[in-house]
Amino acid sequence: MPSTPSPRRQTALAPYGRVKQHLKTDLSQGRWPPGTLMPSESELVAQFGVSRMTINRALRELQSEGLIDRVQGVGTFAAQLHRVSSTLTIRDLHEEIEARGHRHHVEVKLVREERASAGLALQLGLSIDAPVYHSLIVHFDNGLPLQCEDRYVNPAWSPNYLSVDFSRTTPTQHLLEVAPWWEAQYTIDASTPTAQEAELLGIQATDPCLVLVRRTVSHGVAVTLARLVHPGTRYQLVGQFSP
Amino acid sequence: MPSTPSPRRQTALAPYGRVKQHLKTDLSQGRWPPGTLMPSESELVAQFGVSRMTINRALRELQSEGLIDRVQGVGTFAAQLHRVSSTLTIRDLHEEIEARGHRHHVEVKLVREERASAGLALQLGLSIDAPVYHSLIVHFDNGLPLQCEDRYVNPAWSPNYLSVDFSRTTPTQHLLEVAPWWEAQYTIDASTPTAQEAELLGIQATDPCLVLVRRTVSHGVAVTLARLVHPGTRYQLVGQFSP
DNA sequence: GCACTCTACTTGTCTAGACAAGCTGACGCA
DNA sequence: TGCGTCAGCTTGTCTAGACAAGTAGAGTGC
Repeated sequence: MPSTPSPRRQTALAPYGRVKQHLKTDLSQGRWPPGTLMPSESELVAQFGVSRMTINRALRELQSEGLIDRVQGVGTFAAQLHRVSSTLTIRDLHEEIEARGHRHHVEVKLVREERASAGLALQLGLSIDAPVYHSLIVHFDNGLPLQCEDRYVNPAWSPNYLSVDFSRTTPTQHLLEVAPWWEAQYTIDASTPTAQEAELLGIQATDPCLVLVRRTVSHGVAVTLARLVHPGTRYQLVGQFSP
Repeated sequence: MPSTPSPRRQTALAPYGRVKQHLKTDLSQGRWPPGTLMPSESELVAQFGVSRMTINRALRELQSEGLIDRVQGVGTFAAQLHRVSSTLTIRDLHEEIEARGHRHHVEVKLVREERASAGLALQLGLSIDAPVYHSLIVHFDNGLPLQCEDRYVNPAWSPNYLSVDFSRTTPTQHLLEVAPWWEAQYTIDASTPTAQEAELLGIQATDPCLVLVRRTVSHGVAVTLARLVHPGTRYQLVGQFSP
């Protein structure tokens, strides 16, 4: 109960925020074990002395955060054992390096038009032998090779892809401009680099690498397919999860 | 999100959902480029013929999905270039294998009390040489070793950890029961297994592995530190992102 | 030129009431 | 016993109005 509209930066929490906070604390302290029925909206209205819409908003947000389950006609329940599912944020490498205060530069090894192989045509939704743009770029963090970016681009999305200056704009940034709206699927695994990748990254062909393959789709049409290879000793993904 | 359990009919979207959908579509089609000022709430009230609270809810949810930015006193803006940040879900291995319809079993290699080394004591917030529980378990998917789980547990959280039957309950499941509320930080990288891990997983010591290290904290106190090693050829993380 | 005030506009939030939709259990009937 | 009906609870949503808080720009006085 912050009855002090204090002079300092105390942001007196809005009522719906207070309700949320209160319920969160109680949940975390084990009142209402997982699956248990929690108080109804009208009970909370009486308890907190606010209107039902305010309680409703608090509960709706807790639900969207996954802390409670609500069933129309039945009630509100403490969420089941917190699923061991965490979220990992994968950021643009350029952003990440700069945010770390390091120097980022690239070496463009290849930018050209090629003909789509059968597998590639399938992934990008093109015909076999259709033109496709291919770029191969190595990213450096403070002068040390950190990522080998092998990318195929659907020419329909970026007709002038071949003439972009990738020393100033990364392919990711360029593609975000031509296709700001997208969905992506990706896989992460550990494997050894190809001979070419090992050479470009300055590592042994037997050194483990973190490999990220991402396929991006915009409005149902494939935009790009990228294989990002990182030396296992120089790069790791970091994530965190909190309820 | 329309989680329509609709038998046949499209569940006639509620008004706030219609507004949301409409704005989402327009955004994805490039009306209001990133950073552009979008219509104010009162303009949308006039356009859709609903009350301001309804518009407000639609906009609030779009904001929480990261599609728009709102500034009090100024207006609503289309969000900047969609961040290249995706979320990856890491699930409990047992769940994951069963969901795939495969058979899951474990081999418990070690469960015992040890004394905390300096590094471990730091990570788990214990004193050096304080007792700590250590388990080493190999998880199998259809008989093939898929994960080597090397785990240290803070005895304060689970005094009877040593007597749990891990052939019936995985450590993860057990810990979720004693500490249902937690935060976690983790790293993912590619590296080679230790000699022992290679033997337990039945792979070569030079084979690349996907290594996940997770530290779990509950109410500010460390619960467990786990190192999960997967053969790179048998395991990969899969994720997807959509706005 | 500069600092101040005032106004019009924005988003942020709360309220009291209303109706819809879904579930449960008690009741009554065959 | 078995089955249908219905009251009474729950959540889901919308409304019309209100006030607060933050911003930008126009105007005012020095």
